[in-house]
Amino acid sequence: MKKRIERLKRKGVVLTIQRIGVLEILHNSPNHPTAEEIHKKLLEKYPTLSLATVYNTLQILKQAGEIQELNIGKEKRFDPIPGPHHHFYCRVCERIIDVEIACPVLDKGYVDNHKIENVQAVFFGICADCQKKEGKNA
Amino acid sequence: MKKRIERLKRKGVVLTIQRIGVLEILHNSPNHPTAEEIHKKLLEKYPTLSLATVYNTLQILKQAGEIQELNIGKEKRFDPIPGPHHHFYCRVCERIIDVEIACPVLDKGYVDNHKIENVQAVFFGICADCQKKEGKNA
DNA sequence: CTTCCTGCAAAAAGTTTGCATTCGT
DNA sequence: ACGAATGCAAACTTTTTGCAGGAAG
Repeated sequence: MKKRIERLKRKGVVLTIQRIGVLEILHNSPNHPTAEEIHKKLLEKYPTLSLATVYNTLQILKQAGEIQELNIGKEKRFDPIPGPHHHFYCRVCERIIDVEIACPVLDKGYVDNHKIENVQAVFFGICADCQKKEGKNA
Repeated sequence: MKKRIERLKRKGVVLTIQRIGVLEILHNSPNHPTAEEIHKKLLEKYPTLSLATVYNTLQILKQAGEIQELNIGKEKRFDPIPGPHHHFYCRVCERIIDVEIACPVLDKGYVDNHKIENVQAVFFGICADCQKKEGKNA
């Protein structure tokens, strides 16, 4: 978290209390929250913080390469890890889970002559937990 | 196309002229159109067709496993190929291009014990065409 | 006759924008 | 004091819903 703040300062990003709030929520979120979820959490601490500021901040953090945006489901979700990594979307519990997987394709830097800068794979299916539950019900 | 209609009938999906229209546009679209783009194209042929019907149809075709929904960019896009395959999003020309790539992970059927039913990888970067153009401008 | 689909319009959901006010430096 | 960020509200975009009329079996 300190490193993140350092990096942002070095990039000339003004770090207001609101922006640090957003960054902090994300930094401690394993669950890829939406803008509205972030806003709701922050309201507890900063009752006047507006949703527009959250959107604004998310865009700035994204442009600074500090976070990444996920297009899974209809709302945008945000991920504190900006580098290429992948997700599993469980159609039962609807959670979005990070998956640890190597992507050898990436190392090449190109697919079909298109230059790759990032990759997001989304796996759809049933997560380990939900499989267990289904097994019990059956 | 005939096979698609056969399959849908077998599944008990009622095939109205509107639904066949949507399916036909998708079937002949290499460019992953949005609901609105599909609607616009169909208006030429069926001037009274409503956007709501297009949305409705897309959902039905998706549920029937005949097409798939893509979450790239802010609008949903639709892909006539329902099975796992991947896309490249060019941040310059903003096209979405199919990529031919093997995904050996898929063959396992599981990641981190989560059961995989489908995968969509999105590669972000600069497509081959745009790289050439940039080279010329430089 | 009954069921389901369509089309229209309104509503909802998500995101962006404009502007006056306030904050940080 | 100055420029930049915030907060609020309105606007906008995308998608969903409700309902009256109509087509199909």
